[in-house]
Parts: sequence; structure tokens; C-alpha cells
Amino acid sequence: MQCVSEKNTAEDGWRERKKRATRASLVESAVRLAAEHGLENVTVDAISAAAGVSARTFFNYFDSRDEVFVLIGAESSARVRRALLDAPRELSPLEALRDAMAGELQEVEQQTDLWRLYVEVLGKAPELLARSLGAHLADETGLAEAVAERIGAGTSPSADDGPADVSQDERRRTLDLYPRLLAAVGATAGRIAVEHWCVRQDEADFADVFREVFEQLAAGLPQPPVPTTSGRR
Amino acid sequence: MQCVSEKNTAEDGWRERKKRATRASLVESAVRLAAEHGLENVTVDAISAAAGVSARTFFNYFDSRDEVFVLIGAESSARVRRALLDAPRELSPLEALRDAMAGELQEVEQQTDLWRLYVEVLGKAPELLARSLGAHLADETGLAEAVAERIGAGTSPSADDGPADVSQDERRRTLDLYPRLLAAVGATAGRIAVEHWCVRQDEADFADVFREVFEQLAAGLPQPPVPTTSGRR
DNA sequence: CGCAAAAATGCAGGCTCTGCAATAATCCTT
DNA sequence: AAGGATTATTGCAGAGCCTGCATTTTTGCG
Repeated sequence: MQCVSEKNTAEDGWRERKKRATRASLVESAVRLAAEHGLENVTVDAISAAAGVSARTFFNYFDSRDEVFVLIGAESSARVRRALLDAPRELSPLEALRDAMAGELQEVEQQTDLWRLYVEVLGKAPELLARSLGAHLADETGLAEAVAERIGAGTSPSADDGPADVSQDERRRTLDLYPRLLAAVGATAGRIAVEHWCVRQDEADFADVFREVFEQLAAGLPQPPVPTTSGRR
Repeated sequence: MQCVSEKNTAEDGWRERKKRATRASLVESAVRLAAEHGLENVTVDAISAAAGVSARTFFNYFDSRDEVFVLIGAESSARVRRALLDAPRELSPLEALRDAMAGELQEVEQQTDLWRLYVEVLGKAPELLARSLGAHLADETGLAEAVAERIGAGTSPSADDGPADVSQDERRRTLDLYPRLLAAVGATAGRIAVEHWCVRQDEADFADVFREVFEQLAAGLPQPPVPTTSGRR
């Protein structure tokens, strides 16, 4: 690993490619089997057999059986974090987070084949999607740290934060609290967007749903307009 | 069964009391053991033995091993939902949800003994708290239905199912989306409040943290004031 | 007391997951 | 190209989780 040769970084070599293939094969087998027999009735043995590896090997790729159903991998977390830090300074934290996650979720609409099966499976097992997106896409703790870094390093020279009369204690508490809250809520919003789009796939593009979710969030979750049809009050 | 005698409803009878006691004993044993030996090193056998029942009986009380560590029970979900529906009409959906959850979370600060141990355990196992609060306190789906009913019932008393005759696509989408979003975000906010309070117990009352979280939410998660040390960077 | 409902228990069995050691594939250096 | 080093795969043993079923014990009630 100490890199004497020209081996740059990552994804060349027959080895890596095979690992990727195996991993992808496991995921695909898992989702396919789950769509056919139900999520609960798919064993690690079955998945491994379908993918052509041993059951033991399965656990070399995934820490748990459920993890194979999590299409958003751990790399996503890092990418989102980086995108958050690299986002333009003009954006508010919420906007930056939205854009960072949007970049990651773009592939949702592209890998439609697998995702459609995936959605079918998850429609009957919502808790898995929750864990999937909630836990991995965001990696709340890491994301919270990125948020903290962003707003901490974002102190522009203007230093125009007017009210200096807030108690130092409360401010510090808020500063610890805010990143965690933003990260968690943002991840949740992303999850809800995916869930909603899963159910009503035909009615709107995912991008629209995603945008709307964050608009609601930025607006403070006001009560939406009530249907005007009958007697709007 | 069909209540011939004066057996009113719930909590009399030697039988029920013993069940409660057993359940409580299991919970307490579990938390105590976890605090001592670490969450992962506590087996169902150990918990059951400490509580004086067989391991098989454990699974008559809890569906899974982890469930014994979830102090917020399934009843909470129903109570929150009812509180949400009973909340004054003047309150915005977010406020109503906040108050409904606040009522439920009051007991957090009261059962300090058990919760302190609990916090200690969960400090090293955050994913459990996430599942605990995220999954059970809110029961997002049910909560979303309650939200939908609340904002839908603003017009007609027939709260069966919302008006399905909305013309505009986007409005209908929003109406389906909003309750899910609010429920999920609210639950997340509650969880973050608990988590934050867990870490910084001494610095603030839980009620303060809880209130602040929802204030941020209502304000649209704006960037908080940056520490005044202007020379920063 | 004696019957019926409910709870607790023991047991068998399947599934998940982990360490360990042996084997096989890949990579790298010479 | 050969050989050694690294890494992946595999089988196996074993602990733990969880469920269904049959049995025993407890509780409620006439």
C-alpha cells in the first residue's frame, strides 16, 4: 500500500473489478429473490447460492443480512459530506445539504431497473428503507460534523452577526445542536422524498418531489393549502 | 372474556399485575446488565435468568432481543396520535405535533433513575436509540395519518378519508407528502432532542432542548449565529 | 373442587453472524 | 517466468437469536 509504483489509487486491477462484480451480483440476487419470495423468506444461503459464492463470503461483503438490501452504500456518505463542504458559501446550510444529497440521489432515477424491483420489495418492508436511507445515505454523525465545519469555517470576515446579547451558554448549546438537527432532518427529508416517490412513481419526477420536500422544510413546515374543492372554510 | 363480571378493563387482577411486573423486571434486568457488560454482551438467556424467567418466556414479552431496550412502548404511539388529534385547532400542525410529543416525553425527565442508566447504555449504541425513538415513539405511518386527518378535518367532520376529488396534481401530491414529511421530521426532531440531552444532560433541561429544536424547525432551519470570535480564520 | 383460559416452559430446529484455519486466487518483485 | 506476499474464498465449529409445538403450571371462576 505504500505506493512505490504508479498505481494511482483505486479502481484498476482485475481484483477490484471482480470484487465489485461479486458485490453487485449479491445485491442483485438479493433484491431479485426478495421480490419473488418476500423479504423475510430470503436467506443468506439462498442469496449466496444465487450469486455463486459461499454463505461465508457473503459476510465478507456485508456486515449483516439486511445490509445487502441497502443500495446506498457507505461511499455515498463520504461523497455527500464532501459535496456539502465544497458547496458555494452563498448557500444556506439547508440548501447546501439539499444539493449535496441531490447529487447523490440522482442515480436513483437512472438505475431504474434495479430500483423498481427494490421499491417493490421495500413497499412491503418500510423499516428497511428507513434504516437504509436514514442510516447510510446520511451517516448523521459524520454529516453533522461536516455541517459544523461548514458553518464554523464559514465565518465571513464581515462578522455581521448582529445580536451579541445572546447568552454564551445558549449559543454554544445551539451550535452543538444545530448540526445534528440539520443532518438528521435533512436525511429524513431525503428518505421521505424517496419513499413518497416510490409510492407515486408515475405522478412526478423524483427531482420535483425532492425539491418540494426541502421547500417545505425551509418554509418551516407550514400547513399546506387545504383543498379548495368543497368548502375551503 | 366478554366481561360478565365487574372486571372493568385493565389493571386489576393478580394476573395482569404479574405480567406487568415480569415485563418491568425484564426491562430493568436488561438495562442493568447492558450498563455493566456492554450492550452487545448481554444475551437473552442472561436477561431472562436475571429476571427469573425462562429464555422462551422472554420472547413472549418481546418480539426481539433489542425490543427490551426500547423504553418507549407501542402505547406511546397511540397516545401521541390521540394528543395530536385533540390538540387545539389554533395550533399549526408542527406545534400540535410538538405538544403531543412533549406530553409523551415528559416522563423522560421523571424516570431519571432508569433513564440515566439507559442513556449510559445508549451512549455507546446510538443506532438503538434511533430505532427506539424513531420507530416507536412516532410510528411515522400512523402519525402521518393523524396529521392528514387533522389538516383534512379542517373542513368536514367526516374524517374517513380525505377529499380525493382534488383537481390539481401538484396540490394532491403535496397533501399526500406533507403529513409524511411532518411526521417523519417531527419524530426525528424529537429523537435529536433526546440524543442531544443525553450527551449534555447537565447543561440544560430536556424541555429547553426540546423547545429549541422545534423552534429551529419552525424557523426553517436557518443558519444559527456564529460565535463572535471574529478573527476565526 | 374441578374445569377452562392463559402463561411459562422445554425442546427441536432453522437462521444469523463470528472466529479460525486451510485453500485458492491475485499481485508484485526479482 | 518463478516465487513469495497479499488478499479473497471457503468450510467448520460454535454462540446467539427466534419460532413453532407440545407440555406443564398458574390463575380465574363457577
